[in-house]
Amino acid sequence: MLHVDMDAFYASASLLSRPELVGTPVIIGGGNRGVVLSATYEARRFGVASAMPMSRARRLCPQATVIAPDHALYSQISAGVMATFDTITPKVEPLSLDEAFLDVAGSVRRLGNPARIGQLIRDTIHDEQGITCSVGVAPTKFVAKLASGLAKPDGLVVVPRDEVVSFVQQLPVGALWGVGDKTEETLLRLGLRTVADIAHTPLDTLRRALGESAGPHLHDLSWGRDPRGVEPVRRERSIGSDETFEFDLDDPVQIHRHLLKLSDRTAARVRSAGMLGRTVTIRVRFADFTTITRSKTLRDPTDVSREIYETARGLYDALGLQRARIRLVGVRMEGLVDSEGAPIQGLLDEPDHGWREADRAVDRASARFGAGSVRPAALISDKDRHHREPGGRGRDRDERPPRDR
DNA sequence: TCTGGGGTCCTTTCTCTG
DNA sequence: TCTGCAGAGAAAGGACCC
Repeated sequence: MLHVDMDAFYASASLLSRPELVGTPVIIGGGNRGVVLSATYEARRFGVASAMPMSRARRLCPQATVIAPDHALYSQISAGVMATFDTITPKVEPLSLDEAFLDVAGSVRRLGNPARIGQLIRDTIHDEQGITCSVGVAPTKFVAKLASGLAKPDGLVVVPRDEVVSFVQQLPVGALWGVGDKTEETLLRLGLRTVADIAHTPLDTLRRALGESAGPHLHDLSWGRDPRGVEPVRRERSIGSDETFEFDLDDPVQIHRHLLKLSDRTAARVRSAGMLGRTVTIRVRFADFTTITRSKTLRDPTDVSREIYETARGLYDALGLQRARIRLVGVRMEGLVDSEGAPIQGLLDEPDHGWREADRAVDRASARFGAGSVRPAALISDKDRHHREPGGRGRDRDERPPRDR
């Protein structure tokens, strides 16, 4: 089993067009309220880490160059990397744009042992994409992932089968895949600091502390047991979109407009995936960062923007918020099924069919003229109208921070 | 220090049904 | 008609990952 992980992927990719910045601290991120997406190793030396608030990263490393992310570029490079993986083995499980598991058992006769294959992948990606990656080679997924982390940056680490247990058990509990801050805290409270400590803790104790699923799972991992194989085809289970506002909002009219935009975006993605969703979930994050979700399961699955928006708006209105300050809203579709063969039925009094046709027309226009070329009228700002109506007056309320009002 | 956006999976609680 | 129970599914929240 191989785990391949690009080194500081977004940063390395962005530097391909800015070679003069190679070897200097660079942070990928942006926005007033954003976090660090990636940083070069030169920036990491100052303590900058991904998921860190940008404000803190700037303070830690004021000399760093900050570059806004270019997701189209990352997708393009990722596609090239995945194409390289496909030449090695058909058993590839992408985890994200920049990492994947590869089951190379069937490629050994053709290409050599797994370590050789790992090196071949590293060389190919470097030659073809101009970026470096690290590879972990091990008998199981989770150990391969740990090994690639250890190999970083630009390296390769092999953990042979007979060294798996000693390799895993020397690690701190936080190194285990699935142990985040909360679980680590729980484990430390039990006096468990290393993976060896977990291995020698009774299963029942772990079950009580971590639950029926996580307890036995971590116990298995602590002995290097991980039966999960590479799953080349993984269907999406949900599709959605969130948005953090530049300023907290408290005006229901503005919130509705954002819900409309997010419903539209989500519905378009559900349609382009060839799916229908049955459960609409909204997420609302307040100024103090507390977050709630509300969901509603529809009678029949749908991909109709209008239906998703009306459900999302109904869920939001039912909260009965009186001008609470809101930081983020999100819309997500769950219970996804293939649109092919799924029952699409509407009641006679529901002009569902018309909305579905309208969505299809919008999809066609977007494919031809670009995403966002056709939008609901409520989402066209006065600024846009200026382009078509010279002399038009007014200013879009959305463009102003609330304190200006 | 002040926390994105895309997800998955798990647990708990509630409601409905038989 | 009421009560208890079990199971299924929905809803909500939380932890985690990149």
